[in-house]
Amino acid sequence: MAKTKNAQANGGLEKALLSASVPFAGIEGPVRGEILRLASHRRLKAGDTLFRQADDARAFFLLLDGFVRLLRTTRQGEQVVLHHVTAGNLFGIAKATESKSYSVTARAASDCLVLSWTSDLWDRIAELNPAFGAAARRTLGARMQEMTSKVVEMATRSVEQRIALALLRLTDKAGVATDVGTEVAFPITRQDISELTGANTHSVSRVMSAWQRSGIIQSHRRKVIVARPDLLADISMAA
Amino acid sequence: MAKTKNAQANGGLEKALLSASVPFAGIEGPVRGEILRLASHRRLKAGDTLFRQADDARAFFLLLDGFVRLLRTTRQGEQVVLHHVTAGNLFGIAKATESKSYSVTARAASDCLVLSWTSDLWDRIAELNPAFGAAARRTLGARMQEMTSKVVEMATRSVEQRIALALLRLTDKAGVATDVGTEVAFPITRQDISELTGANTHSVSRVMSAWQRSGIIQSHRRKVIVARPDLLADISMAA
DNA sequence: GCAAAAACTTGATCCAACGCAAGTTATTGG
DNA sequence: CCAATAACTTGCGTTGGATCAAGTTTTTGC
Repeated sequence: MAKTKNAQANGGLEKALLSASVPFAGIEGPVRGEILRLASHRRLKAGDTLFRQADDARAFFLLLDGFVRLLRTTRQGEQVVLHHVTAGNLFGIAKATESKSYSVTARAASDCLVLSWTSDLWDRIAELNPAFGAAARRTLGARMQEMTSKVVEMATRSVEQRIALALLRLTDKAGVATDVGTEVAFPITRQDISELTGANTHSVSRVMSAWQRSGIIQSHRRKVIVARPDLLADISMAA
Repeated sequence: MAKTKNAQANGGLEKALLSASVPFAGIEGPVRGEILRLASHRRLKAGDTLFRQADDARAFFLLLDGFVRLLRTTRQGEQVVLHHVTAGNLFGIAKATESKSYSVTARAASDCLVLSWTSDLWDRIAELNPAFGAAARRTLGARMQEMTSKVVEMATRSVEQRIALALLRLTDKAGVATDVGTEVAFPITRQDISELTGANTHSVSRVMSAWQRSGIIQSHRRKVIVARPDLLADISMAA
């Protein structure tokens, strides 16, 4: 990895962000220093791929800033977006399931800053920071929960309802308040939403155009603001 | 739980089955005795519900014999079947994700024999048997893997393809060889397959009738035998 | 600064899958 | 043993969403 550098060399930013993240919240100064010393850090440009499904899991990651998309590509070349990782969360934690390879592809949805540790350091980090193991398990549980909900949605809800649910999830996890509503904090296209919901891009466009007209959302190229989450919730729940 | 009994009191059967299960394979005699002593066992009739989604996770389970279905029910009363647990596997392991409640409902798909331990014994069991923690993590990983695949399938495959994939998965995990092919080892209805694939029962019936006619499967009431898994694989993969 | 590409829209057409209707066959229970 | 119920089938009309087609608008790169 030519682009990675030792994390501590970079000084304060990583240290501050590390302390703010869930898996390493409230740990002592010297231990924090040691954990940072063992880490590498890396900046990603939007669109960069960090690892691919079936790749050997040589490292695990903590997202310090930005958004990372977890996805799978089918043999036919279709992409399905499974999850968006937000700052402060672990990802690429194959080790937590005794797995030797990644099960998904990780791609930056925006410019990102990530910390990583080689997989052989897993036990060492868990030892240095007792909260780490629990954080990894919680991450896994939350992801499991989201996948399960998605299966249920895909089995029981219409395309319009799935798009509503996807937008609510996006603004909930990665929302920025604006004066007209909550905006998704990273660039997102109709194509992205189609890969997130299993609908085709044309259907997504049609549904969102209608919502634009009725004032539920305000959307421009690569940008979505949800003005009326209450109405989206109504749509997503309708019998 | 009036129906539960101390496991050891029941003698040899549980002991033998415990040793044969992945999470407790190859553990020493006295330790095995202690683990059994801490367990309760219970027999379930097909259709019995063991726990429900959102229930307080008071225990975790090891399936010794039979098949357990993990499912979710929507507010509208639709059921979605998420997973089938086979003998020798752990389930209801909310503890493994630091969760205090079950995320799914567990219902016996056939008559079952289960062992259970109260949640507070989690750490004790892990201590008695070092392989237990790893087995729990592997179970979680496998389930994650299955949920992820399901999301991808639902997003990209037709109803016919999803039914083919479901039957392949069923015979793969719970298949019994017969002279005409591999039979699903527990009773399964069109309704069940519809809840497993997100298709409606009529569509499932139509697709399976066609396969019956072309000799791919042999199906009678509550019973499915896959005669030509190769053809089902072809169907599931087609562009 | 202009061409090419990417993002998005909107209309028209088509079909896979759903929902309805009306059956048959097998199982269960009083 | 017979009624009630559960499981399954099949035809037919309808429709949600995909596909096809043809655009406009915005961004990117030489």
